[in-house]
Amino acid sequence: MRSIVYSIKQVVEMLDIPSVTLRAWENRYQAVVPERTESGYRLYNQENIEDLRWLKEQTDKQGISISHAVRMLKQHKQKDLDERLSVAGGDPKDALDKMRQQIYAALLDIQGERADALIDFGFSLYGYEAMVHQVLVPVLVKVGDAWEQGTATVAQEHYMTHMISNRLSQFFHVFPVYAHLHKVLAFCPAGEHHQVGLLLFSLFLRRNGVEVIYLGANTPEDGVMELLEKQERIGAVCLSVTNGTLVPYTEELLERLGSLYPEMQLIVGGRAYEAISLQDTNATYVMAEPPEKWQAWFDQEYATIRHRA
Amino acid sequence: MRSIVYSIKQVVEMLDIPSVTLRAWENRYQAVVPERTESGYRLYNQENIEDLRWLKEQTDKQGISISHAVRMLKQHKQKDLDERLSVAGGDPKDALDKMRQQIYAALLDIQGERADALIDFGFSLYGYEAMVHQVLVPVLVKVGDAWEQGTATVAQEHYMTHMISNRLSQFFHVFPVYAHLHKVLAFCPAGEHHQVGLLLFSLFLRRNGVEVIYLGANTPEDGVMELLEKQERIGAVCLSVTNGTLVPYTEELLERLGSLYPEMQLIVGGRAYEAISLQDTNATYVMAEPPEKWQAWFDQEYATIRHRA
DNA sequence: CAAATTATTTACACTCATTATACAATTGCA
DNA sequence: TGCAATTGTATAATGAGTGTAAATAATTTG
Repeated sequence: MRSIVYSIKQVVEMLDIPSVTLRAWENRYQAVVPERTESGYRLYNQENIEDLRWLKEQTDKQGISISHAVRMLKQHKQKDLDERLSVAGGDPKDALDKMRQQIYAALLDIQGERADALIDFGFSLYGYEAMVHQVLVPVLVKVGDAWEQGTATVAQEHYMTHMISNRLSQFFHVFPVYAHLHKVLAFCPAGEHHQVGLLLFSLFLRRNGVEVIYLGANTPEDGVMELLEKQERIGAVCLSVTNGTLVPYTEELLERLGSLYPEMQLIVGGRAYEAISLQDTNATYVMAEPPEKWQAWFDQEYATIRHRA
Repeated sequence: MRSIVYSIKQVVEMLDIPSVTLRAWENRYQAVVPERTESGYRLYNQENIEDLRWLKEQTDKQGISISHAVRMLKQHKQKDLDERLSVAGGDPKDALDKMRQQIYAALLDIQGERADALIDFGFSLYGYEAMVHQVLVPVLVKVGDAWEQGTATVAQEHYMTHMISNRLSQFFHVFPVYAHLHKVLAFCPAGEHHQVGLLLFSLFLRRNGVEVIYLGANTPEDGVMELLEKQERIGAVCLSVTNGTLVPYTEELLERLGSLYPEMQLIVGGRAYEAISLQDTNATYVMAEPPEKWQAWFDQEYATIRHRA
């Protein structure tokens, strides 16, 4: 690869553009951003020259304004895509890490457009599994941590959580349902408004072919009961609780459910159940971290349930 | 991939239509509505050019008046949609009505698979506008009504609301953002957990090219304030309140916002504000039914806001 | 070291685009 | 015909885009 570089004076002579103008174009529009020497002198490479020549052509002969010419140039070169593609180069591990960081940074900065573009790009590049489990979920966890540690404001947490869970829940309806599996009823009990954990676990089940009836946050008990009576083939109820004070009520609820439907799997999770083991609850499975263990549970405990008559 | 865009000067030269006329056509008939740069300069894309060329052809050579030509153009474009509609056979009105009923029935019956399939099918057949405004939103309204009247259980309401608002929020990131418009901050105040109205209005704004920072339900005040300080170019705050007891607090919040940011548009909506008129609130716009009126408000009150220094 | 080159910052005309309003000329229609 | 709506254009005020210049400081070169 050729690496001839030119000083600004050489460029001025080659292209007949005053140095003042070159600098103005760079500062104002990032039209052409040359490398610099250690002391800050500009070093234009061949590509820079070509770009500048093209820009001059547009402005001089076509009468196009410089700002517009730069817009066209950038579009033409698909600069944006190139930047994002550079994420893909190198080690895939680094790439995913970089993607995590960039998405997190974009969200922290409330740059929805950019975050969406990054996520779209990530899906096209890495597919569902890698993107969800190695990028979006970690970002979501990081958001929660940042909030707890005060690194992010409440509004930032809300925004980031919404953006990501929105993207995640898109996948709810794209996976096939395996009809031989029992359905799962997922909800947070009345008073509980935090549904991220529930969403993640529901998505995990959905990915495994389970039809999930997702009721979301703050669902009163009577509604659930009616639904269980009407619907057949519900094999599990999945609850997520963050608010610790709701645990006693949740346990009562679990007990009622267990006595009404003895064959039903009762799954609990969420912050409030993080430190609670199976012995201390009426549930039949506690979905704690890490999500990798979920698969083992699913394969052994859920996928094997046969139909009831 | 984005298409090439042209400045107004280029369009003038290409089509030989004075810029003054181009602007008049846009203002008077919305003949061709180009995107804008961040500073509000018009950016015409290829489709805009084609439309303008066609309009000029009609007016110059065919002697047709511009208003009539625009009507024809819009009719012409509508025809594409109609053709897609008629693919389904029969009267499109009946078809949409049938789709509403089927989707509602599927949701009421907790048949997520079927509802999703119907919705997918509907989008592919009728496109975004028809599907959202004539099917999903009406279904959502019907769900709310059914819940109030006791025709649906709480669980059914939760489920249906979740399914539909999930599908709706997918569109959040597919529409282009017009950078010259101010952003909108959308949230429900602390204590308010019902965000359907907020979602619909946010989606409406998003559809009109506004970047919406969506914080969702139950957002505490301090987070919002921090965000407003940090973010620039937020032109409006949008609040939705269902719980009537929160109105006094909301009004206080609005007053604080109004005194801190006198230029900010303050939009309120939701059940709690249904019967409240502009005189009785500190807000600058009440987003009440019907959504058709939103467009008039937007065109007059929001799309025309200029930049602050 | 002195001269030449380059960099940053600030400023200033000058052009161009924006909105809003106004105003004839034309058109449509009762 | 007469009158109001339509329509292309003109103008004014404001702000953004753009080339260039000056002041000042740092670096390179002979």
